[in-house]
Amino acid sequence: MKSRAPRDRSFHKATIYDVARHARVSVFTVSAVVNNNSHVSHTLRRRVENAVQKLNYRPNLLARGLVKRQTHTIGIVVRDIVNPFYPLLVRGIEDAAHKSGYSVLLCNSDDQRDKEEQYLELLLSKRVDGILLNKAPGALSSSLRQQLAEAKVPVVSLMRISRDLQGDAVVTDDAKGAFDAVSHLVRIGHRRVALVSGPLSVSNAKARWNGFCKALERAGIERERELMVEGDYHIDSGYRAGLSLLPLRPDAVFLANYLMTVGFMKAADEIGLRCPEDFGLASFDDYPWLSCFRPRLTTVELPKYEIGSAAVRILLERISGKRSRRALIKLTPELHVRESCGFMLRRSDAQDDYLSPREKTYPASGATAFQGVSQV
Amino acid sequence: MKSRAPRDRSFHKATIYDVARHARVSVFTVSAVVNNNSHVSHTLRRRVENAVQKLNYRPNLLARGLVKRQTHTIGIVVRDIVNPFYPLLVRGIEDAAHKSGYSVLLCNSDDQRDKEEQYLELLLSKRVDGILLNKAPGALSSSLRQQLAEAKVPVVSLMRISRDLQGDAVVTDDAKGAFDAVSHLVRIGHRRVALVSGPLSVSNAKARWNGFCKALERAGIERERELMVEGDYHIDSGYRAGLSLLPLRPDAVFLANYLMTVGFMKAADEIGLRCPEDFGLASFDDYPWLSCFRPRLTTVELPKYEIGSAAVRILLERISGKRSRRALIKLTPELHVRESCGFMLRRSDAQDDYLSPREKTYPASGATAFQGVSQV
DNA sequence: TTGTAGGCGTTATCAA
DNA sequence: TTGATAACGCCTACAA
Repeated sequence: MKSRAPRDRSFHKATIYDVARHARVSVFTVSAVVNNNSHVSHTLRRRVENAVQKLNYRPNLLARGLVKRQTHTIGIVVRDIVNPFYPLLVRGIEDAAHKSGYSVLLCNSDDQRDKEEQYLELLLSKRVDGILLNKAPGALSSSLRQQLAEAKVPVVSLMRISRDLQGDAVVTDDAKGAFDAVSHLVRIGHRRVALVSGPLSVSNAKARWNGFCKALERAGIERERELMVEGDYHIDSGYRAGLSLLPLRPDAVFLANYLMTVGFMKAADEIGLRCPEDFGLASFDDYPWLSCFRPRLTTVELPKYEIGSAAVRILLERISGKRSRRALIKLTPELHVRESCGFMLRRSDAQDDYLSPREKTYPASGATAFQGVSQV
Repeated sequence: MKSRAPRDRSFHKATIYDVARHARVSVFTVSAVVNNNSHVSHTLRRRVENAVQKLNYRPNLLARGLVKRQTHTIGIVVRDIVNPFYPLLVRGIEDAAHKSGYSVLLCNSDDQRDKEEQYLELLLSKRVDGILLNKAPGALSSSLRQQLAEAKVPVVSLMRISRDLQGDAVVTDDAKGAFDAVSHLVRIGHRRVALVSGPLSVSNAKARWNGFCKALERAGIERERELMVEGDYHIDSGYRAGLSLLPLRPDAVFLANYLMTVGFMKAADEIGLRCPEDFGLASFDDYPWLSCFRPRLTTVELPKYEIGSAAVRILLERISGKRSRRALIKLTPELHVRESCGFMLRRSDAQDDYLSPREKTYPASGATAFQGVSQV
């Protein structure tokens, strides 16, 4: 019998051997009790449970992961958690993951390919069971693609799709969102509508650009190329866009995300133009605080929480082998009309938020509230 | 020689044995090359490197963690990543951690003790090397305290301190922040100043409450108890506070965080009172978007990014054993005067943001920018 | 029902 | 400098 050296481990966390010895049973029995699989007689079970309690035993999940080849951990790579778009998305992920016994390793790629690859390799080394990826522009290195395939670590794309990542994806109908917003701008009388888009190398920026074009086309408005500028989703590019666009005095502007809107508003401030009196504005991404500061923004809201939870659902199906067909989930955005578009100027009897009464409820930011916020 | 069974693993990730066999060396040599510790002859090193490359070998960090007893992973428990206060803090953590080769496991406690304990036990089981904890109100169970101590997993408290957690902590000078803000309100002429505080069971809410009181006292203003209400840091409590406070027509109000301010503004809207014309307002927590929407908020900014990176610094010192003395870092907040306090009403020649010219720069949200944003 | 022993993929010790 | 082999803590055939 090659029994483990029972050396002094009074200063170490208890192991399954310690428990076994304490309960005068074998490690098998302890394992069976802890994992609740094999049948264990009542007496032994009690002995084990007592020992577990007394020794404060907690199984070492590293060791378990090593033998079971799964860690119950998923990796999530987003551009930057500080971008207000991501927190709710990440929360949707974490909630869904936690509910299924998974933990979340958070990585910020800053939209840089090398950082992204570095993180992906790290996640692979840490043997995560799956990855949620908000891909940076550019293709994944073939070596990495191969490693992902060999290791059989499923990847679900978030918000963005790219040709080199042919797996599952959860996206939003960005073309429709942009189309709705711009159509609304046109409907209430704006003709010369400007666009500040995201980087066109990113699929959703492209889609929003297309939605913009389609809305103008549908309205029979010829688009003016100098009113369309490509930003990069950051504050500063919105600011620069504002400085270059506003002197052209468009009737309205559509911005592809919130951060650029912040920059754009700053530029308007400096130039001395006011929204919605001097120009109408609609943008992507809604936030709880948008309806109580002026101008109240007309926005296209994406179901961020849902995106996260849907992605986890797909990922776990993939991990458990329950899914074989490719999943491509496209969630529907929702237009929230407020006053920045200029709507209120034309219909003074209109109610705030007439399209989205839900906005009025002001849920707290607790978990239960999210469900209300983000259900589509 | 009890050599490992060389069974078919063409569909598994390569192990150190595969590399060793491929390079015709022992596992020791491979390990030595990979970790770059022992001296390995040039030829063998080349052979190993080639094999590593060819097999796409990446060491299994689970196995390594098991034997080295450290995972290079830290856990971080915050109330809720969706609360806009946390993303920048978390980013500060992740950046600092990543720079030192650590990964971050993200947990949302929703400020609930049971959820918090559940996560802490999980983190312990996953054998994180340390924990950053934004403590929920209430004491830690003694069992958990004991486990943390036994496992020698250091914990650094974030933002909040509690009697039962006598370890390191990184906090902000909340009393001073509140004092400065309220003193400013008083200085520009407000006499009846209301307070919406956070939950007094939380140390920083208490500190802000005290700072408020001290400022009034210093100004020789008697405080009116009915103008002081205790909220819970969520939007809805700010909303309710607004509904009950505003009819009392205070000159100004000081709110202990941003979420409650959002709710408060909503209430003001509904009641039909305007800021700063009808009441002055100052609150905690500054955000990049606050200076381009009306009313522009006068805020007390906490160095969120710095809090995160400082906490990681302490934690890593603790992990590496370089620190023995208790660290209690208190970072200094900074008052950003804008127009919600009513300042501009009285000095029409005043410049926006005269106290914080840095605000004007609008950094992108990339990592480098943060450093600029958050340096104290 | 319970125990034994081998293996998961590393690192580390001790010889060679 | 290298190699063989014992931990690390757990799960799990296979035996009893």
